[in-house]
Amino acid sequence: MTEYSEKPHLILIDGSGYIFRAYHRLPPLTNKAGLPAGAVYGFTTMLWKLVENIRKQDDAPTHFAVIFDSSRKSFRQDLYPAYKAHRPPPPEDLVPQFPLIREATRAFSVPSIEQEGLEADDIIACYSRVALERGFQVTVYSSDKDLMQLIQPRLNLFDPVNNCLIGSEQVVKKFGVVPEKLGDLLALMGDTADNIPGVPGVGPKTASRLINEYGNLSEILESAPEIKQPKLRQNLIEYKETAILSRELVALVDDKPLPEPLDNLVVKGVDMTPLRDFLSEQGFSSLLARAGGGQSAPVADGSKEMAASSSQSFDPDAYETVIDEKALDRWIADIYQKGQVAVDTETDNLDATQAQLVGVSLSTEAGKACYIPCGHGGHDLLDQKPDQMDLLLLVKKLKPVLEDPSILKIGQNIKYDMIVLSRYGISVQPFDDTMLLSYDLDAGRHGHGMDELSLLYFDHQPISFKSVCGTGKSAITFNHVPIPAATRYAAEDADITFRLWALLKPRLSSDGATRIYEEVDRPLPPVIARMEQAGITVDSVALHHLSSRFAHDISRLEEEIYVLAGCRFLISSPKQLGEVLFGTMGLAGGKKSKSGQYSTNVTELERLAAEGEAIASKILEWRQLSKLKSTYSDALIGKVNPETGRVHTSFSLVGAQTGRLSSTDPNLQNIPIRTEIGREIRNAFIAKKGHLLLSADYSQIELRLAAHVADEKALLQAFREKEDIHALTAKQLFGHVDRESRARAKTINFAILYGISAWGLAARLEIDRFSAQEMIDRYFERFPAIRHYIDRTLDFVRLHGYVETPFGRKTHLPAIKSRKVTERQAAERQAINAPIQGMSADIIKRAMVRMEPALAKAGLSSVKMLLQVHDELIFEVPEEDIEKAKPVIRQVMMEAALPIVQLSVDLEVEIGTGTSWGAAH
DNA sequence: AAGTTCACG
DNA sequence: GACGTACGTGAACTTC
Repeated sequence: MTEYSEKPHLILIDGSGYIFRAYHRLPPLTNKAGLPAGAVYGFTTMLWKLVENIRKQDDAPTHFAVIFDSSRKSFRQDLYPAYKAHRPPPPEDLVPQFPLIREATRAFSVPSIEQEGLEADDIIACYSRVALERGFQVTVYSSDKDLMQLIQPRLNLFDPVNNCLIGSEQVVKKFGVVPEKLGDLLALMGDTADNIPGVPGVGPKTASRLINEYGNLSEILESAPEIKQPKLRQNLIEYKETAILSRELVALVDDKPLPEPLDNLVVKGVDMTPLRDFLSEQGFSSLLARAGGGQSAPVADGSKEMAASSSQSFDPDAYETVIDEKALDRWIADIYQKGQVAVDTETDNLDATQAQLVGVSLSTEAGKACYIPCGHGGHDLLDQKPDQMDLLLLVKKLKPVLEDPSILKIGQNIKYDMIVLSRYGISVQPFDDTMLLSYDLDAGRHGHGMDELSLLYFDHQPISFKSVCGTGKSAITFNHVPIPAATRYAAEDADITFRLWALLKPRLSSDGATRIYEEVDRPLPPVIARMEQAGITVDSVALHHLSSRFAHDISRLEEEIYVLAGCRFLISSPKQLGEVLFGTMGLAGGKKSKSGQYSTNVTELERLAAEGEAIASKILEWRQLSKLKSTYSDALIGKVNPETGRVHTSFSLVGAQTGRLSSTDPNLQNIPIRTEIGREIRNAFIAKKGHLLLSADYSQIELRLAAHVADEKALLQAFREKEDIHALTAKQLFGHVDRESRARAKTINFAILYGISAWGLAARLEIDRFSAQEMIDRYFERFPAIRHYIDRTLDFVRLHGYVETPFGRKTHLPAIKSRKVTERQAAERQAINAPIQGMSADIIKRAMVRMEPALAKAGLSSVKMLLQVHDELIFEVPEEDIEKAKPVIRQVMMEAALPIVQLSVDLEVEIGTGTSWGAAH
C-alpha cells in the first residue's frame, strides 16, 4: 500500500450524470466522421474544465476517476423487475456516443471505471468506503439525491450545476433529515423516475415528519397502527412490504470488490499525445488549438498556462474586509486618487424597493477590491452581530464620494444600487453601468449578466450567489452569510465590474455606440429607479372579489366540461386535453406540435367551437378565467408591498434585444385590456386619493416610424393629413373600405412591420398562400418605398451582421449567416422589425428622461411617472393639475426624437384620464 | 428545464 | 423539394 505525504483526496465523477447534462445542454452536433457527437463535445469540455479547475484548488485531488453505469441491468432488476422500467431508452443519437465518451475520459489519462451488475452509484459507494477507511478526503461530483446518502465527515458531494458543495447541512436543509436517514426517507417517498414505489400518499414533507417523529423506517412501520391520520395509517400498514422493498432498492451497495485498486486512481499528468489524437479525430478544433503547439495540457506537471490565458487571474484571498474607520479612509483616499470606483451593494432582498443595506464592496483597479459589511447578523435582539462597520458612519463617509461630481461610480445594473442607496439618502452620480455598456455594444450577441460577461471576457466563473446563499426554501439572506465568505463573493463582484468597465468603455467610441449610450440609455437608471420606487396602487378588495367570481365560474365550467368529455381530467394539461379531445372524443384535428402532441391552442379551439363543439367554447372560457385568476387577480394581491401598500414592478433595461424595456415581478406591461372581462383587472389599478391616473400613448408610432425610415411618400402624406391609415391601406388593396377590409388591411400593416411572409399572412387571414402573396405584391406596388427599405435592410444585415436605429442602437443578428433556412429567415424578419421597434423604444426612453425636468419646470413636480408600456406612459397626477399636465406631457413625447432625429412625420399622442387605469384609456 | 399556452405592445 | 412562419416580451402550469 502506497503512503502519501500530503493528505489524500479522492474525487469521483458521476459520469452518467454528466453525459445526460451534456446531451441536453448542447445542440445535436456531429463530429468529423459525421456521427452525432454533441454529448461527446459537451462531456469533453466539462472534463477539461474540471481537470483545469481541480489543479487550482488548495485541496487538490491525489486520486481521480470517472465512474459510469455499465449496462441497463443491475442487481436491482433481480430484486424488483419493474425497477427503472418506465425509463425510456436513451435517445438514439446518444447511444453511439457512450463509447466515445469513455474514450474521451481515457484521452485525458483519467481512469474510466464501470462494473457489470452495478450502477455507477454503487461503484462510487464502494470506492468511497475504502477510501474513507484509509483516511482519505472524498468528493463526489454529482447532485444525485441517492448519492447524498453517502455524505459523512470527510465525504461531500459537489454539485456541478450550481457549483457548490453539498454536505450534511445542505441535506438537512433540503430534506429535513440527516444523510444517514436519507435512505429511509427516499424509500418512503418513492421515486417516479426510477419507478421505486414508496408508500402512496407520502411525499417529502410527510416522510421527513415521520422520520423525525419515529426515528427510522422500521420504527415507523412498527408504529403505523398508532398514527392518527386514517389514510396515512392505512397506507403505511398496507404498503409495509413495498416500503421495505423500496428501502432495499435505494440502498447503495458498498461492499463489492473494487474494479481497479484505489492506488491506480492516483492523479498523473495528462499525456498530450492521446489527448491531441482524440481531439483531432473528433474534429474539436478549438480544444485542439488550446491543447496544441507543444503546450502542456491542463494537469501536466502543475504548470499554469491555462489559468494565464486570461489577462490577470482572480485571487479571492487578496480582497480586504474593511471594518474600521481608518481602513475605510484609506480606500476613500485611493478613490479620490484614481477618480473612479466600482461599487456594488449587498442587501437582504432581491427586490430593491424592500432591501436593507448589508454591505458595500468597492474596487479601484483590477484585482484590488474590498467589502465593507455593515448589516450582518440576525435582526432579532438575541442574535449576536459580528464585528463590522457602523452603518451610519459608513453612510456618512460614503455619501460625499458617491455624490462627488468628479468621481465616476461604476456599477453592474446600477439601478438596483441607486434604489437601495437612495433610501439611505445617497444619490449616486455620475455613473457608468457595465450592463448597459454591454447591452449597447452587443445586444443580440449574448446576455449581459455579470456571470456571463465574466466567463466570456475573463474565462472566470464568479462565485455564484447560490453557492453563498443557497437556493429554494433553504436559501438564506446575505446578512446571514459569514463575513469572510461575504467578502470573497462581494469584493469579487466589484472587481469584475471594474474590469468589465475597463474593457467595455473604450469600445463605445470604436464601435459607434456612444450616442445610444449617452443620449438614450445611460440617463435612464435614475428615472426608472424613481418609477419603481413610486409603484402603483391596486384595489385589493376589488381583486379579491374578482378572484372569487373567477373561482366560482371556473369550477362551474369544470363540471360542464367533464360532463361533455365523459371523463375527469386536468384541463390545464395540454397533453391530457389533447388526448381527451382528439383521442377519446375523436374530434377532427391532427397532431400539430413539434413534440408530436395535439395542439390545443386558441386557434384550434376556436376552430372546434366554430364547428359547434360546445366543449371547445367552454374550455376557451375556462382558460381565459384561469389565466386571469392565477396570473393577475391572485398574483397581484400578493405583490402589494406591505410598507407602501403599492405594487412595485422591476423594469429591466436589457430584457429585450431591440431596446425595449421589460417588466417583471410583477410584469405590469401585460395587464389585460383586449377583452371586457380582462379589462376589469385594469380597473383595479387606481390613483391615490385626490389624484387621477393619466395615460399618454403614441398613436401608431411604429407605422409612422416605418413610413419615416422608408420615406414612403404615400404613407407620410396620409399621416400628415390625419387619415385613417388602415382605411387607406384597405382602399389601396381592396378598392373599398368597410369593417372587414379595414381589419384585413390592419393585419397586413402589422405583417409588414414584422417582416412579412406569405404563409404567415395566409394563416392570419385564413386565406391560401397564393392569395396572400398576391396581396403582398399589391401592397408593395402601392408602397414601393417600403419594399426598398426591406431590401436595403436585408443587404445591410447580411453585410454587417447587425441592424441599427437612427439613434445608433444596434441589434446583432448572427443567425443571418445560418446554414438553416428557417433560422436565417427568422433573422431576416428580426432585421426588418428591430430598427422600427428599437427606434420607438429610443424615442419613448428619451421622452421619459426629459419628462421630469419638463414637469418640474412647469411647476408640476407632484406629477409622478409610474409605468411605461412600450408606447404608453402612465402618470399619477393631483386632480387640480390635470389640465396643466396634459400639454407638458404631450409636448415632451412629441418632440422626443429631436434634435438627433428630425422625423418626416408628426408623432401623435393620445391622452386619457380617470380614477383607474382602465378608465384612463 | 423544457414545452405549451396566453396576457400585453 | 421541404421546411415552418409574423416582431418583441414574462408568468403560470404540466411534464420529464
